[in-house]
Amino acid sequence: MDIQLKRGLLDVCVLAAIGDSDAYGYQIIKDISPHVEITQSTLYPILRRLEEADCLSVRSEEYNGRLRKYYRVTPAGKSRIKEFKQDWAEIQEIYSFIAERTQAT
Amino acid sequence: MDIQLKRGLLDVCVLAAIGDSDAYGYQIIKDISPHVEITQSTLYPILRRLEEADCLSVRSEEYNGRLRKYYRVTPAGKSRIKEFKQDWAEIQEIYSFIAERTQAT
DNA sequence: CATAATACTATGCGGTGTATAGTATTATGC
DNA sequence: GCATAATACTATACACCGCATAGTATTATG
Repeated sequence: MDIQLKRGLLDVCVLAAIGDSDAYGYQIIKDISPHVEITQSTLYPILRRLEEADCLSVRSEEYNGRLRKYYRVTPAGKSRIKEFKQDWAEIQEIYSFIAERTQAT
Repeated sequence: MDIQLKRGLLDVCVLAAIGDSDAYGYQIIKDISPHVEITQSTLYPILRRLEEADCLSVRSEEYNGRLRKYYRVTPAGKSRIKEFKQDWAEIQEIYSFIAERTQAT
């Protein structure tokens, strides 16, 4: 699939995947993977970006000697999702524009 | 609107806007603008990219002393549109994933 | 006669997906 | 018992693309 199409979707995907739970990176990858292709090198930067934007709050905890970072969606994160849904209406219109003009194709 | 969401859509928008006609840059901007925000600094690089990818064929012609480049969608361009439509089905699924997990939001 | 519209070109920035590589622990299979 | 896989993170570096900015040059308009 064209990479560019996924841009802007992934951030919200991660927020949606975390939902109301307390999730950590590796778990999120496993959760999302069946639905959307995502690797560590994609996810971890996203998590850091979302944290910097205050869309996620983070709590570090040790689990079996390994450090785990648990993420939780903040109110700002929920607003982000809401905005995304509004944007999506516009995206749909753009798609309609394309679909209408390429019926024969 | 989030810029990232538009990525990957614009290329196909341009192909769709040209359709079966013989269009030039400035005209395309005027055609698309009511539906999708697009400026010269966005469109012209897109046209060059699509040309390099053989999705567009180009013919230069003088019009009132000004040089005009007329673009036409090639078979490869039409394939590109077809692929996009297939990709869109996947994108819709990703959106569903998000929508389902954020009903309360 | 100035301003707007037309129609291109070129440069550079910033955001982001991802490849690659590194570190370190625990669980599993032969 | 030891290699391999799974777990769980970090850091660096590249390529793509939307867009801002700026420049050039002609034609149409008030």
